[in-house]
Parts: sequence; structure tokens; C-alpha cells
Amino acid sequence: MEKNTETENKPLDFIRQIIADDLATGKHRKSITRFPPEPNGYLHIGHAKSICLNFGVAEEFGGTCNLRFDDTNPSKEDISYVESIKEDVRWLGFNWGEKELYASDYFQTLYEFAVSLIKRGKAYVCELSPDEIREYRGTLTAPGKNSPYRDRSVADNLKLFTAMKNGEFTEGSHVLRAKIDMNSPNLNMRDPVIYRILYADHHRTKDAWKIYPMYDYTHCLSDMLEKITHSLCTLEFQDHRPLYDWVLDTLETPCHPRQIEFARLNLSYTVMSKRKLLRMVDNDHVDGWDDPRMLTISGLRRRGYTPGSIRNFCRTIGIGKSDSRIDMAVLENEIRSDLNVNAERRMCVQDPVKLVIDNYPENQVEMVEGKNHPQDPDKGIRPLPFTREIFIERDDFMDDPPKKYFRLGPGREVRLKYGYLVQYLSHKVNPETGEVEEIRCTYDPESKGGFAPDNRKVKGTIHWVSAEKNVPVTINMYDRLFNVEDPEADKDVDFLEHLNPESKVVLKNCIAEPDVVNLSVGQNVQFERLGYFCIDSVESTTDKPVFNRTVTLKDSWTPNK
RNA sequence: UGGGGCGUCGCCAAGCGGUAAGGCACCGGGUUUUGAUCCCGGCAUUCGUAGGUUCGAAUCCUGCCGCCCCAGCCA
Repeated sequence: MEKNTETENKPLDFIRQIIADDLATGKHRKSITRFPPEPNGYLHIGHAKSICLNFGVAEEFGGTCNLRFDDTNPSKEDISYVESIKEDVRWLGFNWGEKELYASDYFQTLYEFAVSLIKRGKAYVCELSPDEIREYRGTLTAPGKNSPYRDRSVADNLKLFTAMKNGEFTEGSHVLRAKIDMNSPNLNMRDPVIYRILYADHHRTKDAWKIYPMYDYTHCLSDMLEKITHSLCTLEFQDHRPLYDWVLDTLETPCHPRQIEFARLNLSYTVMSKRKLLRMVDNDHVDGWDDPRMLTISGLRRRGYTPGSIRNFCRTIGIGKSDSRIDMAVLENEIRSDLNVNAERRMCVQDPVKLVIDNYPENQVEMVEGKNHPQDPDKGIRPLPFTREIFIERDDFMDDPPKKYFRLGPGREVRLKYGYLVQYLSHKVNPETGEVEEIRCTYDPESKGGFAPDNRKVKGTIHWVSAEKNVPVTINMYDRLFNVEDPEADKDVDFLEHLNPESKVVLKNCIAEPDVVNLSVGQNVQFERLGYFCIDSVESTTDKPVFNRTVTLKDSWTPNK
């Protein structure tokens, strides 16, 4: 009974329109897309947008989508990242066929293309230092000037490039540059570096290469080699498209994929860049890449988000070209609507206060019946032990409640969900702390299950757990990581200044109904009236489960109104 | 002040010359053994702005304004 909103009709976004047109006109017989992560960090919800787009297009148009690691910078990349990326893509529900691809698999071919570029007089070995190259490049408003090495002979260039490849030069001493136009208003076209010397071990090719190709040169050719039809990337690459096209045109490749750019995802109350996420991890502001407060795929998974909810989220936000920042409430809405349908209900008291039922027999344990889902009888029922002493939520009792507070208070009657109707008798306050210590009630023996025998109206229904038969649990109450909508808005204030100090509050004295011991790690559950939770995969121990709060239930109760 | 983009409701977003979809948020009301869910209803005379073309413009043209990206041997 999973709600399938993923296939509902929705107007095609501009990219899907282009692809549909290309298919309709016969320009392409099928679409081939690719998701090209660099293995230098963990995937986050922004990547999920790209994954859902690229793999989604493949599914919708009967095409294919490659998973290709853009591993051209060994100094930043690592095998551990490729493993996590594969796991995350798979978890999101996508497959990439036989095996994943790597730009590093094309190193030899890429090298040969570079030789071809040199032979065509379109690339040269430059000996300017990095600083000099920057200087020669000019500025946004001033044109650049030609490198003194620009007009070397093809033979010299070939010899020098071979020497670079053979490790005869030091890092930084030589680069291979495309010979385009130092006067171009587009900085990317001012003889961009396409190969640099790097004496770093590559996680796949080890020490086979001393030179590594740059992104702009590698990406278009990798796309071409894989016969990608539509190469989808984010807005900041718009200025790179002329270079993408130049390389393929100059090399007269048989296939020329079309690069199309879309806006990257921004979410309120969080940051998205890998650099910033890495900083939070390194400085222990969070407990690792998979901290449940992180918007990484692994963090969301640990938090209790489902793959379907993330896919739905990506679908509802759409694809466009304007810079945008999506409200966190949209993401929360997706996980709530998934879990509302799919998560079973249980009871748990997060801030317990004891309630004694005066007229209930001592030492009696009575089993009452709880529905696992209020709207879905197929999810079955479970027995709940009811006893004379129980725990209720501290919030559910008020000494002097406002009129519209319909929970327990002097003179009031409430329903203990699935249990009995109870009537307030008295309560004890700790003289030192002023906290309510114990509440006494009487119950209506005719109201078992919570049904009023005379149909009298009982407005309030609260949750409870037996004081004798229960399981103590810890709950991590997670909240948004930052306390401002856009932590990066003010360039003069470090984004870490906006960290929400209460983003993780650990409640160690929670009491759950006995059945929670049957829950498996990662399984989503709703604790009635509190929110959605799941058992944490790393902090839980066999004798004490630790729950993560995925998201609260919507709460429209406003006190004093 | 160079180049590339973008501006439709509080946040996203359809709209492709014929008279402003949808989602989230928000506000009412109903049902309810979760103040949840569910259900009904409300929510842009107006599309950054000023002109122009047209019987008719968010859609076409022109000028202005605002925001984002680019000067890595990162991707």
C-alpha cells in the first residue's frame, strides 16, 4: 500500500523536454546519461537531485545511465569514497548495469587524444609557473596575453609532453595547455591547462601516471567515449560549455554529447558544499559524515529517511535554472507522508511522570490491544500491558491548564489510548524542584480499550507505558543543524557561528512499550503523538536501544489560544 | 566596468501570444481513541520594472533595476 506518487503525471521539466524532443525527432534512438561523482567526499541530498535526474531520465525514457567516477585528481580522492558512493546510489534505488566506470580507465585514450591535439597544433607545453599563468590570463575586464611558449613546434611539444609523461620534470614546472584564445571574454577559453604533473599515487592506477588530465578536458571526452547523449551538470559549468564543445570539435570526434545545466539544490537551515561538510566532520561539530543531522545520504539514512521519500522530494522540487533554496519543510513533508502510511505505531514516553490508578488492583497486569496502524488493519495488532502504575508524558499534565488544553489536569478526565478513561484525583509536587512527582487518578472499569461506556465525550487521548512492563530507551532528539535559514548569507560571518547548539538533545530516561525490542535496526516506527523514530545503527546496544528522531509529527496545537 | 545565467504568491514551480496549474507553508471548517492522518474551503486582477508591437502579452521587442556564476596546475 505504498503510496506511489513517483509515477504521477507532472509537466516535463526543460531537460526532459529537450530529451523527449531529441527522441521524437530521431536525433537519438535512446538517451544515455551519466552520474559523474568525484570520489572525494560523501554524497549529499544535492547529489540525490542529480542522481534522480540522470537515472530517472534513463528509467522514464528507456535509456541507460552510467555511474562514472571522475577520478582525475589523486591528491584528493580515495577508494573509501567510491565505496560509500556506490552504496548510496544503490540504496536510493538505482542500478548502473554491469559495472561502474572510471575516468581513470580512459587515461591512455585521453593521452592519445592530447597527442592528437598537439599534432593538430592545438595544444602546447607551457613552462610558466602557476603565478605567471594567472598573471598572463588577464582579468575579468582585461584580456590575457600569450605565453612565450605558445608557438613551440609540434615536434618540441611532442617531445616535452612525452618527457612530462615519463616523469622527467618536477611538479608544477610544465603543463599542457589548449591553444585557444587569450583574448576570449570567457576566461575558460584563455588557453586552459589540460594536463598537469602530479606525483601522487592514484587509488586505481597507482604510480602508472605522472600526468593527470584536468576536468574540462576529461569530462567531455569521457562523455563522448561513453556515447552520452545528454550531459547534465550544474549551473556553474555554463561557462565551461564552450570549452567542452571546443575539445570535441577540435578533435573531430564522431560523437558530441550535449551539455545542459540546471540549478543545484540548496536547502534552508543547512549547508551543502562538500568543503563545508568536511569542515564540520573534521572539527567534530558532528559525529562523522553519517551523523543523522547531516544532509548526506548516509546521514539521512541513519536519521530514518527512506529512499522513496528522497526520490519523491527530488521529484517535487523539479528542475530549473534559477537559483533557489528549498524550504526544509518540503523534505519533512515527504518523509512524513511516506512514514504516515508505512510506519507502524508504538507508544513511548520521552519525559516520564508516574501516574497511579488508585482503584486499579495492585499486581494486576492486564493485556489491552493496540492497533499497529490506525488506518491499515493489515498491519495487525499488538498486546499492551496495563498496570496500576504507569508513566505518562510530563507535558500531558498541567496543574493549572488553559481552557483549550485537553489533556490531564485537576478535575479532568482523559483517555489512556487503548487503555482506560481516567479521572484526576490528586498530584504531588517535589517541594524542592517544584516538579510534579506523581499523579493519582481513578479509572472507569467499564471503559476498557478506551471506550466510554455511556458515550460521554472525552476530548483528550494521551499515550502511556506500564511502569512495570516496559523497556528503557535512549532517544536522540535531532533538530535542524543551523538556526538560520541561510548560514552562508553573510560573507563576513563564518557559517559555523550559526550552528544550532540544540540540534542533538539526548534523552536517556525514555520508557517504551515492551514490543519495541522486536524492532530491527533502521526500521521506521511512529511513537504516537511524538513523531517518527528508528533504531540507531551505531549507538544502540543489545541491552539498550537508542532511537533517532527522524521528524516530529505536525503539531497545530497553540497554547493560550 | 568583460563574459555567462536568472527574475511568476512567504518557499519551490507550471506556463511556449488567447486572458495565472500544482506542491510546501499559512488561515478557516468537518471527521478523528495520535491536537497526527483524512476531508472540504480560502490563499497572485497579476508575472522585477518602464515603455513598445498586437484585437489580445507572464509569454514577442527595447531600455532600466536586482540577484547568481567565472580570474585552481579543483571538480
